[in-house]
Amino acid sequence: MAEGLPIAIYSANSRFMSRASDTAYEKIRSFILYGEARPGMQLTEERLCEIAGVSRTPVRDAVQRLENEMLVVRSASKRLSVADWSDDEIDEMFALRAMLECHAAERAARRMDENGLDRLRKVNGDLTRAVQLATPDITGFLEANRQFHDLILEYAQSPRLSKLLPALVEQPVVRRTANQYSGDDLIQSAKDHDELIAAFAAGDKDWAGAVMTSHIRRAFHSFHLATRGSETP
Amino acid sequence: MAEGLPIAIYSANSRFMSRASDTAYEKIRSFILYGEARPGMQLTEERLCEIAGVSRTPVRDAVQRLENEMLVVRSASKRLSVADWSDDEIDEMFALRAMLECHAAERAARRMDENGLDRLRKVNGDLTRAVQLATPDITGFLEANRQFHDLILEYAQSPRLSKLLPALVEQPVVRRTANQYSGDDLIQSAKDHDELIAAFAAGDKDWAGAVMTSHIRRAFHSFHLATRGSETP
DNA sequence: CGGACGATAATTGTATGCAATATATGAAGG
DNA sequence: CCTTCATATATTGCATACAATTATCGTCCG
Repeated sequence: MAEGLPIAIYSANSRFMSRASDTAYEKIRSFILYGEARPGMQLTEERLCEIAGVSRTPVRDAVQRLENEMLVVRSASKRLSVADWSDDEIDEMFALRAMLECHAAERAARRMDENGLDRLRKVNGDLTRAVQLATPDITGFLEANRQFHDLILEYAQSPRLSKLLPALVEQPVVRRTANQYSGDDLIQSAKDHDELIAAFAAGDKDWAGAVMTSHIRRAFHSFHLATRGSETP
Repeated sequence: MAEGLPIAIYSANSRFMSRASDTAYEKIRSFILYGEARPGMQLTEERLCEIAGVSRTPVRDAVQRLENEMLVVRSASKRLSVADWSDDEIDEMFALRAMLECHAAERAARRMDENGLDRLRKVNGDLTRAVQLATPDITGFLEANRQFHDLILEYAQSPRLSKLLPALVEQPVVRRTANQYSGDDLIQSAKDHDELIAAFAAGDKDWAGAVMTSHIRRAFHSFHLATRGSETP
């Protein structure tokens, strides 16, 4: 049922997901993002229990988390359904994400150290190799990309940001964007990361913020072009 | 135990709070914000049950919500305690809030209508009357202020923002700031709101965003001055 | 034929008991 | 006196039964 795609998004709370509520969270999330769930589809707690293989208590726990990420929505009468994002809501996600990632990059620029730079370089090395293949390794790109942004969030040292940002980075959107990328687009991403590293090395927060903003907004326009053609946002 | 201070913050999810989990949320929240809770103090679910007067199930529900607002934190071993915000975290709250409220104002400016303007004018009329008294009515100011910002959030028409912003507007911080305001500061707030209304009426999103940003940042500096003296942030 | 009403079924909300896990206590050994 | 390990205690996690709420559907009446 649930595929083995990279599930975790920005955020260090992967843990060992031993807890039933954690497995419920992962399984339901996969069901929604990569499974047979469809936007607007109704979900009952009992059905989710079957999917997750646990009882209602951990399922309710997981659902509340998913509600916060707005992957599921609750009607006035407390019934659950799979979220159905409007174009405006997706645009809004990119806009908010651009603001917050810019802010994260600015903070990280002030707090970066040699060890952090080394780790960023190593991760972006992996990313660069993945995109320079004759047929780019999208999964490898996504994983390295996630690690890169996670690392920046780590150096931003802001618990608030670490809580807010992950909910704005929905992997399916990232994935659809990445699949639409041309080889050149992917290589440009790697170059953006190189420039970010340079900005961090220089301790220039405005530079870092600006690069990050354009990095996200380019992704936004790729997504826009791929999913909605050439209407101007 | 829990005082009768205004509890709800920006957000339309006040409902009728009939559910046990809702009353648990309110009671625990009041205990933390206005009660005898102290930063860092450990909280057990059982203790919270006594405070809320309900069983552990709704308490756990409420705790998860409070965890999202970062009013309570969970240790590595899953134990709960009252959050203890550092100066940096509070500064960060103001910074993020300024960005998001600016964004909300920009969106609202594009979507404002005559009815919304009327409602804003009415609420700011209440606010103005409250602050022009010989001894300003702080509670009245806070309530009208909350309504004013709620209304903007309503007109921003962004479910994401409506979910993210409330967690950044903790009433105790607002309250401490307001108590430090001089009469002139309070009147300046009312004037900011007037200017916001003018920007909305003109449909000028950049104007609205700029006024909102300076509005929040002024509050930030008042708070800073009141709580940490004159060190520059 | 359509709409209000009431009985029934489906769904979510709450309490509670037990299981799993983490912490505290204290005795034994170095 | 300090450390180590085993046992006891405290705390959280999970499953389940039952209560409360909401939707569904058929019936009656206009």
